[in-house]
This record gives sequence, C-alpha cells and structure tokens, in this order.
Amino acid sequence: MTVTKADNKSRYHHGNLRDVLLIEARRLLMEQGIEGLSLRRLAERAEVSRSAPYHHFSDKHALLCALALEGFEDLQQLLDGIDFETQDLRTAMKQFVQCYLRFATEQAEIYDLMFGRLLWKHGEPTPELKDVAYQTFRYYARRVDAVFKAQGMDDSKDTLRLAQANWAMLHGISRLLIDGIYIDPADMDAVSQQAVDQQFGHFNSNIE
Amino acid sequence: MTVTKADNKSRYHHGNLRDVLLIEARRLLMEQGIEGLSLRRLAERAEVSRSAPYHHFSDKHALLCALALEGFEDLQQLLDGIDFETQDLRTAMKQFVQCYLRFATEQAEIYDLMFGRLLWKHGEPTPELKDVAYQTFRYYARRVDAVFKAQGMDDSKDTLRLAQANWAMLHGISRLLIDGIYIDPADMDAVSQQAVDQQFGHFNSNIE
DNA sequence: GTCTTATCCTGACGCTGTCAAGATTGAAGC
DNA sequence: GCTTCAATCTTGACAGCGTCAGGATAAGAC
Repeated sequence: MTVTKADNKSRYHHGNLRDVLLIEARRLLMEQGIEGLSLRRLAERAEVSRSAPYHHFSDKHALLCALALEGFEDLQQLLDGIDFETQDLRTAMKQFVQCYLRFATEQAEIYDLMFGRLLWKHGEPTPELKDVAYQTFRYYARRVDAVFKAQGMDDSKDTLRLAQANWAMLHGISRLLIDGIYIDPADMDAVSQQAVDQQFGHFNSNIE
Repeated sequence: MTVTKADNKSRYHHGNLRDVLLIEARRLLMEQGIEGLSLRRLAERAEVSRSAPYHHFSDKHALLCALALEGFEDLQQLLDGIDFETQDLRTAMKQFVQCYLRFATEQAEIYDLMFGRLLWKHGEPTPELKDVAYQTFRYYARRVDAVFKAQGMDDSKDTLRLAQANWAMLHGISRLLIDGIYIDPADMDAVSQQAVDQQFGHFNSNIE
C-alpha cells in the first residue's frame, strides 16, 4: 500500500518520501544525466523542502548508492531470466552478453553509477552496495566457469582470472558504447558477437 | 624560453598562464582527483584571479579537453617506445598491454579524462581531442591486425571488430583496475597475462 | 606617442551540498 | 483523552562552484 503525496495534499509529513525520492531521482537521471541530478531539484520534484531528503539519506553519496543498488537488483533480475539449464551453454552465454549490453545501453546513467568511478573510487560505496556488486560478479564467474568446464577446457586456468578477464571485456564494451567512444551503438551486435566468439567460441570454430 | 611567474613577481600580465594552468591542473588532478580540480582553486594556485583562465580556455570543459589531449600525447609516446619490428609480435603485443595498463593505473585521473564519460558523453569533446583519440585507436587496430595476420588467422574477420573487441578488453581491465572494482591492483599482471593469452595466445597454446 | 588588443581584476549571479535551529506531527504510554 | 517523544519537515545560512559584465592594465603595432 503505497501512499503518494498527491493522495493527500498539504501534509507536513510526506509519508513516503524515501521511495518517491528514489523514483524521481531515477527519472531525473534518465532525463538529464548525472549532471542534472541535484538534491535541490530532486526535493523540488518531490514537493518537499531542500533539506528533507537528509532525513532519509545521510548525503548525496548515500542516495546515489541506493540508486545503484536498485540498478544491481534490476540487472540481476534480468540475468536470472536466462535459461542456463535446458539450453546449450554457449547460446545461453551469448544471451547473457546481449542481455547485459542491452541493460548497459538502455540504462546508461544507472550503469555508470553501478560501475563508475564516482561511487567506487571517489567515495567509498555502501557496504550493501559492495555486497550486491560482488554477488553479481560471483554469479557471472560461476557461469563462465561452467561454460569452460563443459567445453573440456583444462582447469589449469584460474577460475577467478578467467571471470575477471571476461567481465572486463563485457564491461569494456559497455563503457565504450555508453560513453560514445570507439564503438558506434549501431555496431553493438557485431562487436558483441565478436566478443562472444573470442571468449567462448574459438574451440568450436577450430574444430568445425 | 618559458617564463614562470616566480621569475618576475607582481606582473599584471602573467606571460605564461596557459602552460602554468595546464601544469597546475595536472598536479591538482593527481593530488585530489577530479573533484578537487576547480577553476577557482586552480587560479589560486597559479596566483591569478578567478576569471583569468577564461582568457585561455573558453570554459572548464575546454581545459579538461586540453588536459586529456596531453594525456593522449603522453600515452602515444609511451606506446611508440615498443619495438614491433625486430621482436616477436606476440611478445611485443604483451608489452603493449603492460605499457597501456601501467599508464592507466599510474595516471588514473588523466585516463579517466581521456576515455571517460565526462568529456565524451556529457559534453562534446574538442575536435582535436576526438582526432587524437581516434588516431590512437587506429594505431592499435593496425597492430592487432598485424598480429592476427602473422598468426595465419583467416582474414574473414573484420579488422575493425577485432580491434574494437580487443580494445574493449584492454579498456575494461583498465577501468576495473582504476575504479577499484572486481580487480585488485595487485593482480594486474595476472589478469593482463590472462587477457593476452585469451586474445593472442590460444593458437600457440593449442598447438604446443 | 598613440592606439589597438590581449590579458587581467573585481563584483555579482545563480547554482550546488550541507548544516543548525526550530516547527509539526504520528504514535506510544498512561 | 492527554502527555511525551522521536521522527520528520521547514527556513535560514554558509562556503564553494562556474561563469559573466564592466573596467583596469600593459604589451606591441604603427
């Protein structure tokens, strides 16, 4: 039962401010980018005074962390929809990559928050954010490991290194795409195909 | 013949402000990160009024572009030092990767400017910056192409796609490293080794 | 020596994140 | 019902930011 401000105007206590802040922040982010997301403008949109948000987030950094956290949950939900059980692992992996890239490009600003320098380097990320981020990585690492094991790869390779290198490529493509450098978004599928081949496909293409 | 302000104090005309601004901006960037680099603080360091920089750069964005441009020149100079003529191409390529990653990690803030969202997405990069950035990419593309050709790779693969995917991995590792996510800087060499193997080495390691 | 032009300064504007001090309210305890 | 308390919200204020207009200064051209 969510109560929006509109339901009952002129209330001193908003009743639902935290949620509304996150929703409006997301809208602002998508409409105007990170530069357009100021706490004051956000407060204005939520029809609340400029310092009201501080009762729900210790500072702007915390709000951005919460936003990124939501992003990880959304991404994870998307990735959970991929069938790794009854499908060929390589085609599942390809779906994974496509799904990931689609998320990155469609939610570019959120993606930037989730994996960007702003939260990770310039300010410590929230413990919960760190948690869920590493959870996502481990999920991916397991998948990658399964694919390589299934392909009869020698297991002399460190699982962690494999996952890191593969994630790096995924992340690298995402970044080049959403930052508008070196890869034209129109070529997304072609590059993703190339990446998948290079990562998981060369065994088959050698044999065949 | 560079004349610094210190040489001749209390001069109304600085004489060398543009260069000094770039130098001090770099120092500020390395010391305090992008967040600490404000035009006002910069002007203060250059012992000049807060609006003096506007006679040399149209706005902050232009100054950051100039800074990024210098970064590309530095990077290119480093990469030019690698011997691609008298060496085995794969070891040369490995040196390339190591050199690149070293630059990215040691000049993290500059790297972020060169390839980051701030200049590329949130504001149009200067035409000259765009030029030199794509020049660097083409340089890399030629190298990658040469390696694959030398390995007797079928040339059915698009050269551009190959270069994009490979650069993406390089860039992805760099980003994960300097943003402090998923890859511990201490593991840099191991991950780089994994990446090189995966990109250029699997033919040999299959044959051997 | 005058004039032009590049360069620099001061004052100001609107924006930002953040905090202190006080107002308002919902809910818990009696 | 009444009191009390803690949560929530407001206004006022501060320092910092990028940027610009208007005026001061000086270097170089003629």
